[in-house]
Amino acid sequence: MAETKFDFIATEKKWQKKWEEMGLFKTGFNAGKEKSYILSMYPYPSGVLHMGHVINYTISDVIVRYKLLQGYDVISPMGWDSFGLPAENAAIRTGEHPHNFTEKNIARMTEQMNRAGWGFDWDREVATSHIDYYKWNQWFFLKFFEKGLAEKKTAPVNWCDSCQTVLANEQVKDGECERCGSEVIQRDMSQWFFKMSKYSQRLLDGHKQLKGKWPDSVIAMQEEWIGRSEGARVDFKVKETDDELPVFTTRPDTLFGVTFMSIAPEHPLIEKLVKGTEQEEEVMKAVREMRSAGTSEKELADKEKVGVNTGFHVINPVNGEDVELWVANFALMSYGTGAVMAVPAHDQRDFEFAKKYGIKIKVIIKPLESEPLDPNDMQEAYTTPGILVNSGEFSGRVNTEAMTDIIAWLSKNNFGEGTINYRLRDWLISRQRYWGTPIPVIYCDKCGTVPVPESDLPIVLPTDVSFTGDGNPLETSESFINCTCPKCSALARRETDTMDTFVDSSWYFLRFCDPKNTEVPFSPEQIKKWMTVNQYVGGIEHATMHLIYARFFTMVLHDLGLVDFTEPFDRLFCQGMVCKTAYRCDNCKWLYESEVEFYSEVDKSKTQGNVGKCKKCGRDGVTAEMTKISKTKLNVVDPDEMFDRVGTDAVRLYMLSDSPPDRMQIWSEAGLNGAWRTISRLHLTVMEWCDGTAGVLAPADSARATNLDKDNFDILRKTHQCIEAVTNSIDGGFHFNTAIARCNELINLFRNRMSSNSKIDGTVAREVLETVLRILSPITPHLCEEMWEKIGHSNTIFRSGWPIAEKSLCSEDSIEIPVQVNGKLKSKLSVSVNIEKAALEKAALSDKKIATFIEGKSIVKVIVVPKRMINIVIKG
RNA sequence: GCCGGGGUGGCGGAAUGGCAGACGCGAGAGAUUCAAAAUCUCUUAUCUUCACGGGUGUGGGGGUUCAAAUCCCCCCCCCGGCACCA
Repeated sequence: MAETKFDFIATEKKWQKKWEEMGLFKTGFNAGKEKSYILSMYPYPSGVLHMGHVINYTISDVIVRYKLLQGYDVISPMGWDSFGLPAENAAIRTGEHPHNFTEKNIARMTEQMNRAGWGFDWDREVATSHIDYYKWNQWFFLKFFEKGLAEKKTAPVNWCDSCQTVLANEQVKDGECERCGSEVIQRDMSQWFFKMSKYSQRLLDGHKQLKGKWPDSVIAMQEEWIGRSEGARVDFKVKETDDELPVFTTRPDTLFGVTFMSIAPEHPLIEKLVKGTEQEEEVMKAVREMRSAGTSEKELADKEKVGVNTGFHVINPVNGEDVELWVANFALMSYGTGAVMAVPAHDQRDFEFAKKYGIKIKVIIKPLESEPLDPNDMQEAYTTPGILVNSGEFSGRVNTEAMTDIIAWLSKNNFGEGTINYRLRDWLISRQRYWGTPIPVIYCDKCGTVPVPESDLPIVLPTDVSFTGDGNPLETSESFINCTCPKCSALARRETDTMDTFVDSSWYFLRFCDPKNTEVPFSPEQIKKWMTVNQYVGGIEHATMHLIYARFFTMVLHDLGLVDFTEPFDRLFCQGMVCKTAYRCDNCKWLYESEVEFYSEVDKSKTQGNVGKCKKCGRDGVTAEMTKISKTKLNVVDPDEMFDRVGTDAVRLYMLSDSPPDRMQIWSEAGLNGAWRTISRLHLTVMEWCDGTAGVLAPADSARATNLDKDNFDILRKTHQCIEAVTNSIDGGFHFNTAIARCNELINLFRNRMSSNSKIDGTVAREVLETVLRILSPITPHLCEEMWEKIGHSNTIFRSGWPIAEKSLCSEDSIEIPVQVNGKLKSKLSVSVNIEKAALEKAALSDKKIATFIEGKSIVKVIVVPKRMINIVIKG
């Protein structure tokens, strides 16, 4: 009697140990073959795996095993993004050193990851908080510094008061700290930057080679973030003082309609101009208000548009007109030149501002097919294309068409020139925190800012620090701060800022290629062997953070001659968020995690809308909603608990079987049971087959029998169609859901035939089962590996190769052809696949069912699409 | 507002010009069982019909085509991103 229950616990243990022993996931398992670098985004060692990790690493593990089966020499490394705030915050809370906290978490998560059976090459493990890793961050910093790509400058920066540190632009979301959600404020500080803005155009150009290989959304988000806009610089001058005041505009066609200019409240020219004038007090008062009113990004965006007239004028170079100079709170110092020319007739924001302050409106574009507009009658700005008027030599031309000529004319007359502006700013890498890479710089009274000589690296984090939660702990370490100047040997002071942890993650994939090198961050030979990353898998939340930084970093390393490519990640796949249905009472706002919690009278079939009564307030109106599974929402699913209950294979199968993995994943207990059923069924099928044929067929004798009957051919055909479909599903974008569906069909057909009276030939049965096990082994590896052994194999299934579909078996010999009358399905014909077109038409017309429809009608035409369908068009 | 992705049964989703609803979940009926769980079999878009059958149906409206979930035009809605960017 076959065992009926799949003992997943013992099986998982057994094979995880064997895989470890045979070095399945070490590079060189398929030594000498073409390499394939599969990378998942390494985690921050928070201490526990969450569902985001589970879906991420499940997808990459399936790809790793798929590539192993295909015979690639796979590199599948894993490591730890182990610097960062949570460890330091824990230190403040508990007094435990961040290093110990981090190492404990790494140990716990390593255990969980092994439990999940994910195939990583742990020989290549790195942790960014280890000295042998972060010393290379410092080394890179020095290289950047030498190249002029690292600089310290005073600038308004984003400050998170809760995290007590500055943040890069990319790390501010909706005016809030990306990490902790606190409000971010603007502050002027002297900070270290990497000059990423210099790479704006190259980052944009690089997208060309990523198109089709990265998700469209990520490329779109990066393009938006880099924010290229084409236009012109126009050189205005202050009439009264001759100070230069250039502006950037994307609408040089409207230059003749400029009636005022706005400059940012932070603009340095303001104070210089108004000093000593009678309006100084009034202007500066308004400016001070603008500067102080709301320093958070959020407030800035919602703010009402206000301004103050400086009393000065600028001269419009194109027509010599005097234009009022205003200070306006909507002008941004950080974009363009900090000054904006305003054309109220043709820009809605300028229009509103002009109306509010009674500034002149000058129309210079007239609608294509009507009379010129009267500024006094306008209710809104005219922004659609039209014909230029009052525009010097360009009058009479369509504004959009005159654009390039206007730009050429500007440069010819020295009024300005065509330019391109980018929104991307330099990357602020300073952090005022302890748990990160110390920036290798020394400040000397005599020599100024001095980089630490390469031979003095690494600058190691000191341990004589106290974590009080007040200020940067590094500042409390005398041994760290006090040093001597490398140039003049005088007493000097060490930089206490540490690096943004995104510096660490900008090159970890390179270190994985050569993780133990003590001489260089990585050797050119190892980089040549393993880079670039063939498939990167991770969350979309890094679209404008890690994925931009890593690209920028790689480009710089390329320019430094350290690598010979500019794009590190050839293909990128972003998995969807893991969500589940939660229930909220609309009356009392109580959130229930599952339907059983709130009321027995719940409509469980519903996943949207009103589902029942609230237990808390007793009223009707609990509605179902999709909620992202996350710590903050209090509805975490514990991976370990699931692995215990149904095994890792069932969890993997469930995660991949319903939705395509790039969409939102919906977590449900019921679905998990379905996956467990599928696993049991496959297990049972193999066990029953073994029982029925024990000792009859060894794998070696399994050459397919000849003279097979139709039933046997049917199932063979289905098997090879399944191979083809699954291969296409995986290669065509990781559509594991359809791949699994095809396997289910094959298993169901096989079970059906086994239990019916039709005899499956022994060699055919073996071929079917071996195929199913091999194509499912990337998805449910433990089960398939165990069953592979059960049917008589002594070598791992991952040595069996990816099955190749036999072309001759992929097509049917007889098929059903639908027959339509006037486009509606009326009948079906069962015919040979090679039937002649004429014969097919004849068969359709003589079909009994069809005859009843066409009798007495005239046939207009008959469309016959071979192997597809027939459509008979009739009239009357 | 702009950009990207979507809208198909009770639910997740198949089908990318050619049989809409594969596969799975849920639900219903039956078998097995002392009973339950598990398992197995059948049914399951909708309206109409005793039935055979017939009609309708892929967010809404229009169009192209012998044929549209799929292509084109207009509109609505949902998710994600960006947003005073000159």
